[in-house]
Amino acid sequence: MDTSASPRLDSSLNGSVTDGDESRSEDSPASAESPGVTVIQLCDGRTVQVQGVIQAPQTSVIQAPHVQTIQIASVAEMEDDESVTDTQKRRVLLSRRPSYRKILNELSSDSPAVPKIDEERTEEEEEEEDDDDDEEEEEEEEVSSAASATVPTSIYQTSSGQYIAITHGGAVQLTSPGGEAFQGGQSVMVASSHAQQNGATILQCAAQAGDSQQQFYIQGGQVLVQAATGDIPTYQLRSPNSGLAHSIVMAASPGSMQNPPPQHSGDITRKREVRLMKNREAARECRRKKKEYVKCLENRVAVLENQNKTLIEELKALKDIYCHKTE
DNA sequence: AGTTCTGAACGTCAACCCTT
DNA sequence: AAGGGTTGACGTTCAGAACT
Repeated sequence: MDTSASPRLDSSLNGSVTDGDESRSEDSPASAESPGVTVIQLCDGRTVQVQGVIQAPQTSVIQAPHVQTIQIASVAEMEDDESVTDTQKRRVLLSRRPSYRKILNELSSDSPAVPKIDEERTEEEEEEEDDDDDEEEEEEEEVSSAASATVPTSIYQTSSGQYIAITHGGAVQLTSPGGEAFQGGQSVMVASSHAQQNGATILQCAAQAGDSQQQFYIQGGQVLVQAATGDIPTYQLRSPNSGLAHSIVMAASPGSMQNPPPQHSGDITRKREVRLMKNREAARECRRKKKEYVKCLENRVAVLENQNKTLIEELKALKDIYCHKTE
């Protein structure tokens, strides 16, 4: 549901902008005017041309890159063409659009108000740069920034509620929900205890004597935590400093997280597992970017609406002044 | 209290794009 | 051309709201 909203949103936004422009050129007196010139009808019936209250057309977030515009245009043309099949239409609709990162980065170069998405930015950093006037986000920010403000290292939480802190030095510390570290602060140096596998780190440790082992699969700055209890293991995937907000509890086959599958089951299975896991993370990241993109659009809409309102009032005031003078 | 609805988030697949 | 990244589509799950 959420995923299907975006293309429609983009299309409708683009469509509304385009349609608005077209309709204005059809039925408003400004149809013949040059860009940046507004025709105002005065109270005495005369019209004057005002050079640009709205000059220098701003690059709006709403304006998608031309690629998208072209796609929409072609869809509109195709809809007229009876010979075009639904499949083809769908094909065009589904054709690639620039990534959210690309769109936002392009926009950010045009408009400084639009935050740029960097590869390695944390959410907190992004939120800090977000519009200050966005009251809706304040609660979220409080949660996440509070977490990051007090925690200098990467914090992860296991399914059982334990916390794992990874210090800058690479030490891993297990902490019980109460806040005290296990056995007075159990630390495990990742460098000495892990086994490297395909660029990923497997960390095994037992919190207490007699406990079953827990595994922490560290890859790409993320940790997969396996709960040590129960027959069906659950995992939580955590991004550093993400706190609780982005926790994912999932059931997964132990084989995907633990030792690599036996040779006879082949690289295919392992490759598939890796691919699925990567894609899982990618999908998550993609949704995050998409949300950010939509939020950005909404902010932009709010700003532009405000701007529009102000300009209309300004125009009204000027009109009143002029009318009083001429009377 | 039980049922239904709804929205959010997820995992997976497939298609496309980009880099090497 | 191959491989990896990105993202739309689809189905699933879950929590909370609304309804009976």
